[in-house]
Amino acid sequence: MRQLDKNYDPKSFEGKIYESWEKDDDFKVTRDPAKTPYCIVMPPPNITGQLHMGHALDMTFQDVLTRWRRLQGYEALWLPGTDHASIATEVKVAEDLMETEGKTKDEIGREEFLKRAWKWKEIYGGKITEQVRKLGNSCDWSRERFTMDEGCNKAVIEFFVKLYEKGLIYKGNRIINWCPVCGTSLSDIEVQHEDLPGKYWYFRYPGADGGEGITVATSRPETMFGDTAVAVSTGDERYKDLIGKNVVIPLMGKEIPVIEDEYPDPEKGTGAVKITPAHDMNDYEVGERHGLDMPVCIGFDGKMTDIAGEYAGMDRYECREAWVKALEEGGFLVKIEDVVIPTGKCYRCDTAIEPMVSDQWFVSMKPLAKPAIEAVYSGDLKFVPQRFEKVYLKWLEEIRDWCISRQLWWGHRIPAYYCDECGETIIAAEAPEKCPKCGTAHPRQDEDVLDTWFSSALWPFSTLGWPDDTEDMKYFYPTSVLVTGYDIIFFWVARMVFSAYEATGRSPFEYVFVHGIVRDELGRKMSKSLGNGIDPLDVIDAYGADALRFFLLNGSAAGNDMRFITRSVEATRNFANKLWNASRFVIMNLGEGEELKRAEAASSSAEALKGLALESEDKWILYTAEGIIREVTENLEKFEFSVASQKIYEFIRDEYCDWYIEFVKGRLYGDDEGTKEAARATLLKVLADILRLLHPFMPFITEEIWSYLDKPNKLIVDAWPQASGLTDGFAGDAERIESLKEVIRAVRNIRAEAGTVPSKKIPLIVTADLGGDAAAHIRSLAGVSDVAWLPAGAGVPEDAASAIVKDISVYVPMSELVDYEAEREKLTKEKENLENNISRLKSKLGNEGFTAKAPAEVVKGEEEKLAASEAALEKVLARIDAIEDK
RNA sequence: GGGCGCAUAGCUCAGCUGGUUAGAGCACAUGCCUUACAAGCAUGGGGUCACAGGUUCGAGUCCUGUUGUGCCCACCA
Repeated sequence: MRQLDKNYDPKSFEGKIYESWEKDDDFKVTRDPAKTPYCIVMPPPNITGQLHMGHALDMTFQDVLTRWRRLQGYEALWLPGTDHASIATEVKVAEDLMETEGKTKDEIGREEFLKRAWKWKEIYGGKITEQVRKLGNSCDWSRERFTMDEGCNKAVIEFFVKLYEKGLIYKGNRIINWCPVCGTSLSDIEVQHEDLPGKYWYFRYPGADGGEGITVATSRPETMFGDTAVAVSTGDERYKDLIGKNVVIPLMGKEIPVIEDEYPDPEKGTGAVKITPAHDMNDYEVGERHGLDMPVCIGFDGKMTDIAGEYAGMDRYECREAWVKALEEGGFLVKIEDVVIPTGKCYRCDTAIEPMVSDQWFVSMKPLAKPAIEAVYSGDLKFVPQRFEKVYLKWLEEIRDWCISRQLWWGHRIPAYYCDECGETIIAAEAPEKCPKCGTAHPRQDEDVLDTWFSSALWPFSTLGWPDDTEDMKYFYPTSVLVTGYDIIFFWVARMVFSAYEATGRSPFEYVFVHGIVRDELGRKMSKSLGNGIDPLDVIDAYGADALRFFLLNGSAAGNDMRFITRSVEATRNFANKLWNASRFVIMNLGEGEELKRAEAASSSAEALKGLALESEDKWILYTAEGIIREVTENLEKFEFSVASQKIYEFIRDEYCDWYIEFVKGRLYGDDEGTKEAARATLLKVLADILRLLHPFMPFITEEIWSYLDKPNKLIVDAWPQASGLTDGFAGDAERIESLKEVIRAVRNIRAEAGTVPSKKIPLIVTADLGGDAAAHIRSLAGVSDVAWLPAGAGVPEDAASAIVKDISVYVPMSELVDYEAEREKLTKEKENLENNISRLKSKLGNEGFTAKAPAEVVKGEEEKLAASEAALEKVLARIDAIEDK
């Protein structure tokens, strides 16, 4: 039989294993009608650059789910793809253009620029998918998609037209968020709020009639050129006389009215607010209500417009400085106050955004949001952890219309066409030959592209073929789970849901599993500017993909952030090494040819295994394994990845390696063929189940080890283990072995504390007969020469060190090693512990409330504990007496 | 201003619907190169589960409040 190499070297097989999966189409689905569909659509990584740790985390969850369901026999599709990431990519490509050719976008023009962008996509899109493979992700590459491929483009255009025809998309001259650096409009969520130190400047606007006028506070004096009113709270007594009259914008000389509105808060500032409808969200609304003009004083380039007079062309912030100075000199500045100003910043370039009135396309959100909200209440859409429902609902309930047009080139171009002749607007999937109204040829297409999230919103169904009624749609839609970080619930999850209801009439997925973000060792967000990002590929290079995956899965509770701790990855790598070596041991002992075949046959069915001469430890490990299988399955059903991986880890390391393998070594090296065969079959059976259980978490190492077991098929397409009824009736053996473990531990403890040299064999007395091979196990695993079973109550040797485990006493007679004083102290401590325990249990059991209300099994358990403790205490007291006599 | 987390061993974190004497990894101490593994083995020390109340037979787990800390949202005079 082929043997495992002595060293665990993930690099030597991870790549090879992945290739073999791909080559054999193991990730490919066929829509088998006999199977139950299971589908996850991968959140498409941006083609802007590299995969980061967040992707690794996100994808690992998805791969675990996919592999687990595949093993369970589902037709499990994980559909991969990439996102064109309109604004982000456009910025990157423009930067690249500047670096390599020293040219700007405008210099080469739209057509040429798009060529570069597509080239970029080819290069970086390919890189990303290579990285996705390195992580071991089992997605069906034959269905790989891109948000700007033909199918997605068709879906986007179709959806746009559909919404337009229903009156849910409209064009309007409204206030939007403008990024002067990116040169485009942004949706509300693309603006990041940040509290920055700022000032309130209080300026006096003199009355047009020469009166005192009114004092207003502003954090943005440069917008005064766009003022069209001063508003005061409705019914504000202080300004009663001014309402309806005009005041004058200082220095500028323009007269504007004082108006009443519900917007001003009389408590804030002076209670009077200057209104600049073109450059402030609130003021815009006030302006709408009062039919005010909306003069623009800051241009799209962030510079002052002509109405700023001598300041025209000046940068907005330079202008502020100069303007304040001028106003101060003119005697209009009343006071300055230091305050914290919440400021909107562009999520891409961090520039302070400018609210601007401009002509843009919008989606009417209220009607669309409704079914997406109801989906949560009806249970058609479930969040894990549930608390994220609230975040999602709140956002949708308070949603405002979505500005979807972007003044960019890279993206889906808006399917709106304008006839310059008659002014007609045509919305159509295909470019119209001529204007339907006046017949003018080739109406001009809108220059703008759509918000990148508009296409992302369609991803769960555009990738399955929508708007066509494809076989994939029928079979896989709606999808099973969406896995994503909490940071894009608004950007993406909510939009997918309302788009799906609109397009397909149902929720795009049943569950949303939400995870946190991966932070650096110090708990900081990984970011380019801090330079604290860790490349998953570097980690894979150093420790293997399996170690990285296991670390990511094991690290945190659902929805919480986690820290990337290199030492912990090292620990999971060590765990992989442990499994590798344990497997090496098993395979080494399975024998060749006939022997191996027998072991294989015996381990492959419950009946065959039962026919073997199973020892207690065999039954114990088989019994324990079944428990783990059940629990892990339940954990996965509840998306408890961390709990599941922890259980597998402990089972493999503690039970299988540290105990079971040690238990059977004697039998394997002995010459009793019957018991040897039972040990081999059990080793193999449990190892196979371990590999199956661990496979979704650590796909490479498990598949690699599996390949040494000479199984007919690959692990990836094998089966998830199930409780087979094999271990019915094994509970007694399992319990006996648990006691045996305790005894062995106790003896080791006594030896260690007494400082016995390991080579010295000592005799041992145990007050219970654990039966079977227990004595042999104790001898070999605890360095014991002879084991004597002593009935309870029999004479206790005086010169002995002792320990009590459960209701069993362990005595090690070792006169020359025992320190009586120390022994007495130990026993006294033990006595106190037991006494405390007993009184605690007694009062608990004496409490009628407890015995009456607690479940019977809990009460029974407590009673058993009390009995055991009392028996143990008796023994301790006897020992203390014996020592006192000394 | 509103909302949501987190606070458990020196460090990083688990702990599901309340039910033993609260766990893991790392770190620490002691002893071991025992023919699967020194990327290892054995044994051990270490926590009044932030604080204060409450519900309950029983609270790390549920409720209220307090403190500290982080995040999200918000129309930013």
